[in-house]
Amino acid sequence: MLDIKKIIENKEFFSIGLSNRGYDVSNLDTIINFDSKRREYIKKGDKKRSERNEISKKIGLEKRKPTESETTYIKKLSEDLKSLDKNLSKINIKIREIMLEIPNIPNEQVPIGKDESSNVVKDTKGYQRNEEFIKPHWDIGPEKDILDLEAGANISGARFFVLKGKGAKLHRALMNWMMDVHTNEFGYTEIDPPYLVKKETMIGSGNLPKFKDNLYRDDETDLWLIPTAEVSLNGLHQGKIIPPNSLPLSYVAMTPSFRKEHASAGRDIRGIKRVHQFYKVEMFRFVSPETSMDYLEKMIKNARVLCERLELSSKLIQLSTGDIGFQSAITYDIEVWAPGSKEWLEVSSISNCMDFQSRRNNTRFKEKQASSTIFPHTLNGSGLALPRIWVAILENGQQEDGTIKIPEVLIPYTGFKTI
RNA sequence: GGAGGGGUGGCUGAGUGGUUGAAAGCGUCUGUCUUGAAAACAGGAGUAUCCGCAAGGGUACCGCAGGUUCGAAUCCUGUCCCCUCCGCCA
Repeated sequence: MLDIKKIIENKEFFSIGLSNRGYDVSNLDTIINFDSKRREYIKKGDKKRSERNEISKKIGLEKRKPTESETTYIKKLSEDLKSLDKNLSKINIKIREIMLEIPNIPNEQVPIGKDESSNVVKDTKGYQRNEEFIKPHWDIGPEKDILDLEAGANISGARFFVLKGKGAKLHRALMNWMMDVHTNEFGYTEIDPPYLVKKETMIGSGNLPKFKDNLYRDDETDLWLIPTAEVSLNGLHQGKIIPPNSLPLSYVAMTPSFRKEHASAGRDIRGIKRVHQFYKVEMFRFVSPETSMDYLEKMIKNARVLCERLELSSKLIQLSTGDIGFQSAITYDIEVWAPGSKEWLEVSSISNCMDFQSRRNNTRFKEKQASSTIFPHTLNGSGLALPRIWVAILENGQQEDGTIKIPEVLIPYTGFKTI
């Protein structure tokens, strides 16, 4: 959520930022209008309440019954207050509704553009294999009996899959290895959060109200399945004031992610590049505002190191204003080369959301005991996303003799060197 | 699922329908003392919002939402959450 006070102060700045994203800026005027009405209701209401309090207090102090004129006067005040309060809460709801649907302002470093065609490739690392004998994972997986697409469809339908034997173990080894690197080397605290969350938590992260079509939900309890651990981790300090000297808070979680993928119907239909349920290791940080850009760099590095150690070729891409996510102010993607599928696969997306999410879920911190509260900046990034990195290893590991080589770092975790 | 108990400030915990935004203790911050620290002593400190350049003032908040009343942390209703016991169960 944006800061409504700043919008009023400097509408121009917000108009530019939002239109760079392709957002309809006319809502800003509506907001400014509603806010002045809101203030008017508050002013009037507070005055009436103050009057009422004064009279009641006097009656109490003098230890007597109220006079008839006092009673009728206060009853009149209370009547007026009722309608004022009704108007106030109506306007508050309207303001909130609009505010919740306004995306974050892109950072000034973000290249301006309508869509992903304006994204900028920052660099490409590692050797990209392209030998003839390399097969796509949807062929080599079933051949080795480690991936069963039919069984997935049979159990749950399209975009579900089953890993078997060494395939399943490779998957588990990847998760464990990544979690160990994050916690032992990069200093993240491991979190195992709920996968089902309240509506408020989804609003806090920015997934609701706008993106409900992509989310699974249980009707009876109104609980929602997380599309990423970012949602749960962001909710960790919801409504709380983080005490002084606690930042930065660095968390890492490994959870399943559930996505309906309605918007990409028909895309990436082969193999397991885009599925309804997948595991992902997620990095998440709460940091003080002036440090957040430095932490963004750190998190990119963290994800990049994993790709390198997995012996994969990777590409760092800066997303343009037209392609960054709703809650993000600046985002970098990391893609790895999959020589069998013959494409780059997005395995990480790393964003600085600034104070957008902490405003939404009212997470604050204090610099010192006596100082005022501040909204921390939040950052999130995959480190890394699972079936895709599994795919990349499977496709990149293929050798001429038909075996698949496991990256050195994983061998202690898999217990085997080849598939 | 059944029975009972409870939600008060960072924590523990008082609270009679009327100067209670709320005792006390712990913790915390500032100062005095000390070479420094501890201890002791003195003092300060909730959150949000509105008006104001500021000083300052108003309003709201005792899980949440309503209601009764001139006046509600305190009474009533609903709701959520937590704890204990029983039942069921991975």
